[in-house]
Amino acid sequence: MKLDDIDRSILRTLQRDGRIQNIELAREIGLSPSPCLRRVKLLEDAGVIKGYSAVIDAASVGYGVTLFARVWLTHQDSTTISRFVEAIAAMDQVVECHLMAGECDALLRVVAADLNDYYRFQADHLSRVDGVSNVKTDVPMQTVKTGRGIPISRR
Amino acid sequence: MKLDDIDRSILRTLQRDGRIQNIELAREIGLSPSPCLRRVKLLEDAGVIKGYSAVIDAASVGYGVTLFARVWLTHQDSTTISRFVEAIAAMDQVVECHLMAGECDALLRVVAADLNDYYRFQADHLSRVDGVSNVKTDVPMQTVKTGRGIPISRR
DNA sequence: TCTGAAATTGATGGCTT
DNA sequence: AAGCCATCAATTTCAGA
Repeated sequence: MKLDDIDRSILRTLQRDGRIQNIELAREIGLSPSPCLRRVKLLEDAGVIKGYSAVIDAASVGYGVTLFARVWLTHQDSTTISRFVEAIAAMDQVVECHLMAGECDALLRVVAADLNDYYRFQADHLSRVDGVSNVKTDVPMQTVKTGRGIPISRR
Repeated sequence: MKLDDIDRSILRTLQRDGRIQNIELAREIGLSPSPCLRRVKLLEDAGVIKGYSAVIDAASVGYGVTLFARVWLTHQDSTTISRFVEAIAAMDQVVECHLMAGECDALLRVVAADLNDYYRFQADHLSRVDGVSNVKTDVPMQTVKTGRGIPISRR
């Protein structure tokens, strides 16, 4: 699907405020409500907008820390990897998992109540997964950019 | 703010579908629309719900790849760090930036049109930032968990 | 705090330009 | 492809339980 300036404008606004009312969205981008809504539906149907989500404060629901874990596997064959992926899928605390092409085999983003909670998770669960040979944890001290939202250029 | 089961239920649902109508949200969690809306407002006011966002398909807006860059700085003093942070803040392609406590000094998530686009970004912009001594890029081959959403236990 | 009704406001679709 | 307008549905407020 090819996007024009108005579409990009809609995307930028909806990324910033996913619950904006159509009537106000239309005002912001300078269109009347009907064509605005039509465009939004088209963007949804085309999969450009994949969904909407409330952004929840992790600390408020008991997750005080977010950590990154780099994982090395014993082997890189498909059996080892798919077993690992399956185990990771079942771990709620792992909110993100990328299989990597470089030095390490996987990069995880993990949420935990605190560092102790994380250490327990790593020692009792992550490190015991079949095929995991090594885990290195990177601890953020301060988050400068939050990662919600991608840049959508004006042109 | 302390959350009860209904609040958690609301959060879980709104995280999955941030644009769900209040009337349907109320049905799902087994409440009538008025108290449901009141709870949502309270959660918003308390900062438990930080906002709402449309989830946009990066590829559709021209970002084919997401990469992680680990950055080492020449020094860890506040001047070097704050200059680095300022430079990073101005780079739209950097969607996430954490200052780290361990081996490396910063972990970035960067979006780019393709690998060439990223290499240009790294060579022409990131590596030239004052205080940056070393950059190592980790390339995801496959993303197994997407990282939108945190677990909210039923209890 | 919830329920239920009433009033305001927005969403939605057909038709015209 | 956008604007206008009529209809329908949801949001929001406020009484009472």
